[in-house]
Amino acid sequence: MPRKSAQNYEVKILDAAETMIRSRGYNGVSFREIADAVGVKSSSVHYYYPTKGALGVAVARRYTDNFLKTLGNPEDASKDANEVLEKVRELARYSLKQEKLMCLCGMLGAEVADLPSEVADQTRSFFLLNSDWLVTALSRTDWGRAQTEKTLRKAALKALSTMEGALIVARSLGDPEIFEDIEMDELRV
Amino acid sequence: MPRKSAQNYEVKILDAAETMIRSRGYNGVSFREIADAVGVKSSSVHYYYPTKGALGVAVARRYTDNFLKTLGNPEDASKDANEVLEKVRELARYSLKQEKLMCLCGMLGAEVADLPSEVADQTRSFFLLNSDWLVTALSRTDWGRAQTEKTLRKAALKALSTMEGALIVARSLGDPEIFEDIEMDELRV
DNA sequence: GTCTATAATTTGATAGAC
DNA sequence: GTCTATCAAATTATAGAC
Repeated sequence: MPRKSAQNYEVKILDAAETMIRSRGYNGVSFREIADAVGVKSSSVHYYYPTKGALGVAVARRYTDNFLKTLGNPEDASKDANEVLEKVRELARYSLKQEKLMCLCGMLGAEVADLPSEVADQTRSFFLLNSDWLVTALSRTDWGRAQTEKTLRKAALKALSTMEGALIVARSLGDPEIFEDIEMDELRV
Repeated sequence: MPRKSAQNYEVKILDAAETMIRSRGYNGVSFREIADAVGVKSSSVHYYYPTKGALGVAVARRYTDNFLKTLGNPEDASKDANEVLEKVRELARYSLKQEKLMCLCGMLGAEVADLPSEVADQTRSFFLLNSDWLVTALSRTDWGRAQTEKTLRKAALKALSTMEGALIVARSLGDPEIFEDIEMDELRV
């Protein structure tokens, strides 16, 4: 049995690329380093993703899908509205403390002016879908029921902003516990 | 009179480097592109800043100094406390709408795990000094006078986080006006 | 599907002329 | 203080063997 024929490194490549982008940024990642991390040659990365842009889009799309899947249904009737909202904060906490990485789309969002347009589009989609999710979740709370759509949208955007910024500030200051100091009242209404 | 002798491009080099880092990130910037933007050769950039780390530190240090200088004295008795606090929001708004750039230290903060240690240290210093400034400014407000230092520090960190995140979210969504939707109640107490 | 080999370009950095 | 010239290494990407 040949050692490396008919393998499929696609998922491992996405895993390595995601981790590296979330640590170094899109411009800080190279095909060779991804390949080294997976244990293949860079040409194998190009086999699955012909260009860096194509790889970036695939990573961002999968990240967005997984993020929303982990959040679950914002209208989940079996759960308290605040319990649902807390999941956003839990995801950010996990990113910071367990993975010790940025949110992928927080990182890409900072670099957005320099990204291939297809990657920038997928980054935009992440924030659109997450603010939609938050608007729906917030509308279920006692507070949210009495608010206009516009007010809910503002609260959603603020919660997302604070979450992304909190990762940056806590990492910059070198102390993950700072995350706990940064309140997100928008997610407890 | 010789064309380019005895010139001093140091400030222009810092200007170009800052603009480019704020758009592309630290890893997305090269000595040659900075040199091209200034109209010199890359060896002239190395003359002032022998390594990329040295350049990064110089840019971050100047940015921090200018930022705090623009904010002014947080205890300025001639101004209302809320008027003073609003300056943080004004600086972020200017960055987003006029310069169309990230905050330098928001960008560096996202990449902090991959920066030369001296650049990471200066990024940390930016957030430390700014949270100190905010704690002092907040302590002058009617609300702040009644709070503990710990509570003021939390509010300061949240305001900084929301500011950095708002730049990312507004830029990712491609609409600077979104910044106005993101309330920063911490700066109006 | 993975490899070797290689192309064309870019990168951070240095030596030395002026 | 700025330049030309150059280096070794790294980058994205492609061609073609297996």
